[in-house]
Amino acid sequence: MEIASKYNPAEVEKKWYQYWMDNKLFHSEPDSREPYTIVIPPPNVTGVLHMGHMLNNTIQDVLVRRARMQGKNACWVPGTDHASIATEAKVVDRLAARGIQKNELSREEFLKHAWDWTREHGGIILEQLKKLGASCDWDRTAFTMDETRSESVLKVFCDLHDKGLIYRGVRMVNWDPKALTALSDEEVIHKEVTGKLYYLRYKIEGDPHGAYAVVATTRPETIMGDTAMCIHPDDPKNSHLKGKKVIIPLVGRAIPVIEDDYVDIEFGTGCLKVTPAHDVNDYMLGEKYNLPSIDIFNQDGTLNENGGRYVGMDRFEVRRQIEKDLEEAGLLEKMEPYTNKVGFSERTDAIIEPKLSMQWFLKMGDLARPALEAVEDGTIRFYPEKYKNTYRHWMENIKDWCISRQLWWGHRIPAYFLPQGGYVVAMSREEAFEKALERVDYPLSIDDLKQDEDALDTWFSSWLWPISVFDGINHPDNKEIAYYYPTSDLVTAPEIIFFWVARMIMAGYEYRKEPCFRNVYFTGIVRDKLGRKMSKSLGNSPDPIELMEKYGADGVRMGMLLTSPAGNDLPFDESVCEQGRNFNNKIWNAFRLIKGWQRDETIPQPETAKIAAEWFRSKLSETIAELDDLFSKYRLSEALMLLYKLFWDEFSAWYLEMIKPAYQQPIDTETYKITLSYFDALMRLLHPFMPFITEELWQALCDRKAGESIMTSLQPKQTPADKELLNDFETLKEVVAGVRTIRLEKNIPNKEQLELQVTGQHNHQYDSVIAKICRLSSVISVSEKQPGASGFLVGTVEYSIPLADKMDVEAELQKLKVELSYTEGFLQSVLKKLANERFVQNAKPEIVEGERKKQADAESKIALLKENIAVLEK
RNA sequence: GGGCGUUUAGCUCAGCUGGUUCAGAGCAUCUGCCUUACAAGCAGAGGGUCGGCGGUUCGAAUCCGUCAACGCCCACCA
Repeated sequence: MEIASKYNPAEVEKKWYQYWMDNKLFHSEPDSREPYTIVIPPPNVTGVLHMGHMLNNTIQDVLVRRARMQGKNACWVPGTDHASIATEAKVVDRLAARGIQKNELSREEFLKHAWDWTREHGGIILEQLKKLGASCDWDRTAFTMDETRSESVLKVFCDLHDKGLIYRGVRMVNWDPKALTALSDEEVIHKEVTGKLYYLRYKIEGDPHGAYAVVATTRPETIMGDTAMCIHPDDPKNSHLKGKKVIIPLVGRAIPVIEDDYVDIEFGTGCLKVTPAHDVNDYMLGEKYNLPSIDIFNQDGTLNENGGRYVGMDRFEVRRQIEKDLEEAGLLEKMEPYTNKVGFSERTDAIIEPKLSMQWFLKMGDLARPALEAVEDGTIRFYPEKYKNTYRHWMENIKDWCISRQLWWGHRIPAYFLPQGGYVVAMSREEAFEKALERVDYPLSIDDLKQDEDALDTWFSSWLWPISVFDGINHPDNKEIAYYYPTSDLVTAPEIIFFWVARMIMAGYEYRKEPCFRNVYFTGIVRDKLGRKMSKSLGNSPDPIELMEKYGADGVRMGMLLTSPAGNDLPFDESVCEQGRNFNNKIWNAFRLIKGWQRDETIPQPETAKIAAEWFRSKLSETIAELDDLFSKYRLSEALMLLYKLFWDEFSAWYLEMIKPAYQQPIDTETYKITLSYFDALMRLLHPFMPFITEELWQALCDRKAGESIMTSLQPKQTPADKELLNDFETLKEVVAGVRTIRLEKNIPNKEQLELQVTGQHNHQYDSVIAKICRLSSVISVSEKQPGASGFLVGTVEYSIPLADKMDVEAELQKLKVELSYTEGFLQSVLKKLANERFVQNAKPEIVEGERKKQADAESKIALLKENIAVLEK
């Protein structure tokens, strides 16, 4: 049989993914098995696959495939998120490119465009996930805005409203002047910005000498909204201002001077301008002192009719202009460069404008309590655990959630306003009408109801995801939710711990009285070589599809996993994928070797092969135990490395070399069969990590039934390992390495057979193995090493190879002396420790015993070395 | 400004409750090999006073204190 010497993934991947789909191997239905459930963090419906998705979904697939191979009924539910702000922004941009403004369209027309866009781009990302090998149950694909999910959202809104947890109120919110919507605190990113600090002159009203107070501000354009000036009551340098009024520069309006200890005496001049409509702190002062609030901005950040001479101009343009105007009017004392934190919109990157507006809020206090407790007491576990701290901190200081967004793309708030004030909340207009009729005593028609124009925050649908994908909100007692919920593991990024993770936990307890998942695995952030976060705007992210074409999906999966322990950032470099690809090739070639052997039933199993087989059985078993342990701790990176070494070092470099028949010689059936079974086990162990190549080779290993797959085979179980045998082999490996080193040093070709002599305690049981690997004619015990023979020590046993024509007494002597001096030094340190009485008294007996053994070994080694040196020096 | 975390070989990271698996792994590097599965390979080698200082202890990468650098999260200082 001819097999190419290089593995070609492209064809293989396509073939098997189709096979898995055709045989419905990803599909899950409730049955009597133990369920294992993961819900995907739904990517934006119009998004494309990036490296973060690759990492995240690879991890999920590893967990799901492993669970499936442990006999669990594994179900990975895929889906997408409508991502209201991001998607609406894209639709607006696209319309703008066609010369259409959003405000020219009706809500219905706009939504039609949005759905068109969603249908066009939606699901691209899911198709890309298939290339990665994701074993999602595609029959269950959900969308946060499909019928079931939408109904769930509205139902929850109504329910929370009826419970009194949702309220409406005028609040200072984070206004995104580009997206024209309010944002939650979590959607605002604070960045340091270098700007100017302006010192403005506010003349004191009625002062005969034209005295003025100086106010330091970073936002001179907001002076039209000033309604007071504030000083600290105990500030001596400004006490003369108490009870006075000052005149806003350029505007000419007089405002009172108020006193509050909120003001920092040390900052600027100790005078603060108070603009309740445009600053969160000023808003609080305004509330406290009952100040008027003058809103000077339109929704898009231009100045409104209160903007005086700047009406219609953009806020930043005004800042530049007002600087000039102030200067001309002699009202600008000075300017200083100043760096402060400014809030930006996470989605549009526009500078946030604090703005007063009517919004919907959800009370969080009661919801947070059980959710905090669940993580604290370990009902829900975080990996890595450090995120517990972050979580706790947020939950203990939780604020009410602003859930309304001034967008059309999303779940429209099911609140209906009545013509004479008040509103009702209901699942539908009809239902709302019925409720309304009970409330009002005036004639009302259904068309009199005016539904709230706003949509809900995207996360208001995502937080229900683990429940809503099983329709557990609409039908809380259905079979699916009863079986699959609580889900098992969640794999997500730490950046959305508040947005999503915390809120899902809250929803889980509110609507199921149960945790929504048991374990949360936080992935790191994929960064580029320079440590920068990968992003589209920087253009530093490789295209995952291209990567997979280049290195194979298995190669890329492996590359990503190798360098990313849970919670650690992943500095991505293509070379890790290369390592993955190389490993695929290694596996491929091992298979090629095994399948290339001719079998001969007549030859008996050689002793060497028998020993090797027994050893590898133990090695495999030992590794499986370690693997289980690593998986239980979600240490996937280490788990993969463990298998990598098992396959490459133990199986390929040691086991196969031990059993390999001579060139063009057949192999005995016994060894062949056991080797196939090992290879089979290795494929199954590796399958969760590298699904494609393992399926390909597992299928090729022997005849498989139609529809059979490694996917649904079981993970190998551990059997008792022979510890002694494993230890003996570690010694054996050292002996082999010693011989190899001598060959290398002395430039002895591999073909030349050598004789290995042993002085001391050596177990001859495995000599055939050593002889085979090292090409030895024999291994014999001798009472004394031949003078000048090249030797090495393993423990206290001495091995040597007599080399008649290549003896180099000087070199050998040198080597022995170096070893002697090292060992003597070592002995000294041991003796020093043992001479310390406090050590002998205080240390644990086994430790002391260990030191004594060290001493004995070192002493006998020294004696041996000295003896050898003496012989050579004769 | 508050909180959390990190600092171990050139890179990425393991090192649990202090002591024989304590200085490790993979990659990279260097040397020698086109040996009949694999040069995307084989064999071997080098490389770190475990961020600095101080303390506890018979003994510290490991525990405590402190300083430094970096990172993340939270926060209304104009």
